Amino acid sequence: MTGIDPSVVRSLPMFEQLSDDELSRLLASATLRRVPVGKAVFEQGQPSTHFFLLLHGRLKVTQVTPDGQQIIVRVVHPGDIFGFAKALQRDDYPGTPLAAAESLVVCWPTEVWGTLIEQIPSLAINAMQTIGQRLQEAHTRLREMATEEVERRLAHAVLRLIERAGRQESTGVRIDFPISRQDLAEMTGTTLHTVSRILSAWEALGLVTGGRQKLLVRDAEGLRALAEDGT
Amino acid sequence: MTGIDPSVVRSLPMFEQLSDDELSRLLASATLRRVPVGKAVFEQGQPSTHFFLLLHGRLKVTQVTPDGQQIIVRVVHPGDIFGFAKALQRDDYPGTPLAAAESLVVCWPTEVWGTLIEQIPSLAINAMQTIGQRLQEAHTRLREMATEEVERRLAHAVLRLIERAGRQESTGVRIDFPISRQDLAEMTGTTLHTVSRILSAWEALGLVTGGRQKLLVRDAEGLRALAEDGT
DNA sequence: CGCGAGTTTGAGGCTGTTCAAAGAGGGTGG
DNA sequence: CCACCCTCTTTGAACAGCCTCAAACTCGCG
Repeated sequence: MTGIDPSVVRSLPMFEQLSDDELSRLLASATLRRVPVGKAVFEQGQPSTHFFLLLHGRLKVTQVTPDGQQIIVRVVHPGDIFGFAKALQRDDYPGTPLAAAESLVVCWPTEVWGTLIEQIPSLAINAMQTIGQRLQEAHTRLREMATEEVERRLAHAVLRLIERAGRQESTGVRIDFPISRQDLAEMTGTTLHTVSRILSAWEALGLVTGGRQKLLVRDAEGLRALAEDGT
Repeated sequence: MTGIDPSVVRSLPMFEQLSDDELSRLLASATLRRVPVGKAVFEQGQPSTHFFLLLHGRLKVTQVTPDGQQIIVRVVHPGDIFGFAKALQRDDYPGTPLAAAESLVVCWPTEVWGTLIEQIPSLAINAMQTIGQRLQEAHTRLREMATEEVERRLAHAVLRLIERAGRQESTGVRIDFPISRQDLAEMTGTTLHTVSRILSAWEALGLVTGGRQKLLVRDAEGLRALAEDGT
């Protein structure tokens, strides 16, 4: 036993169809790890020795270019698996997952991946669907980057965030982890200056309320209209 | 029998490890289809009834935005499988694969996907690796779109093309299928005008030789230098 | 309370788009 | 076989969105 609560893992969509037996087999080879804010679960370029499941918290996956520029490739939400580079025939991790909030991850050695998907075929199918969705999201973002201007891209990014990380509040939907203007810029391929200007404009329109590493969406419908037709 | 030559399929990396028995089972449910230049194998939004393997030719996978803008999400090369949306829990195709050159595709009904990967586990692993590579390429392009200017993005796109579709000629490497300035623009998120200007500049530098739907890379190293450090 | 990280806002300049028009290649039909 | 036409390509000029540079401001933590 590793101190991981099976019922917590079971409650995740990815694992809900597993039997008690399968689940305990899965957790037998797992370890638990706490990741403080600002720390990385692993570093881009390191050999891919483990794959992971995010139980709690939030991770920003960054990629750094040879010349030092950084972008956020995606955000890992609780319940997501990540870092299974080895399953994708890579020997090193393609990005760095940084904890945006205090996080809790389950770790498996990559060696068990093969035996796991053999023993638990539904897991393989789930994993494939997960990558498929990720690929589609990547294509969607590519299309946005190619055809939309910054304001609409930012609107789409914020809408995606409240979909996966939104917490209802009295005055709107809050993004439930610390996120800076710089982060939003790295998600949309622009600068923090432009993000700041656009958010200021949105605030004047009553669409959002800003704050230091905070964002509250007051009018999701208004934002969606802006994202869709550019109104 | 469907008239598909097993040895042709066997020669593809994706299927090379299959036994004769597995291969004939695979081809039993398949049909062959010829796709003329300019025609689509299927249309974006259609129900995903089949998945495919490109035997010969070249496909440009396009996505159209609600407001009519178009981008090229990726290029399908011979040996690639495509259109397996159903395996990724989608009921419709996310894009439209257009034949850039006369093409030949193998078609399977989506129903056989499940039984196939059960019977031939290596196929499931291959498929997963394939999607994984595609995801990485998408992330790479996202990073380029976010951080690089048009000229470097175009250089990267051309280098990727000669990697998968390059044919050695006496004076350089030719891109082995008809590709227009418009196509290159839709791959790099710019306009055909800008692509034309950049190619003209490259031609003046002796890096490439252009032509109507033609491109010959005379100095791949020079292009790579330009793509890497922007020299 | 002071410091540092994050944010806001302005001004100017550059890259790339938009609009416009002319030129060239290649296929087709007479 | 040639002329025509359609599509693709080239090039120019003006404009615009966004970035860069710069500086001030503010929130929150130690």
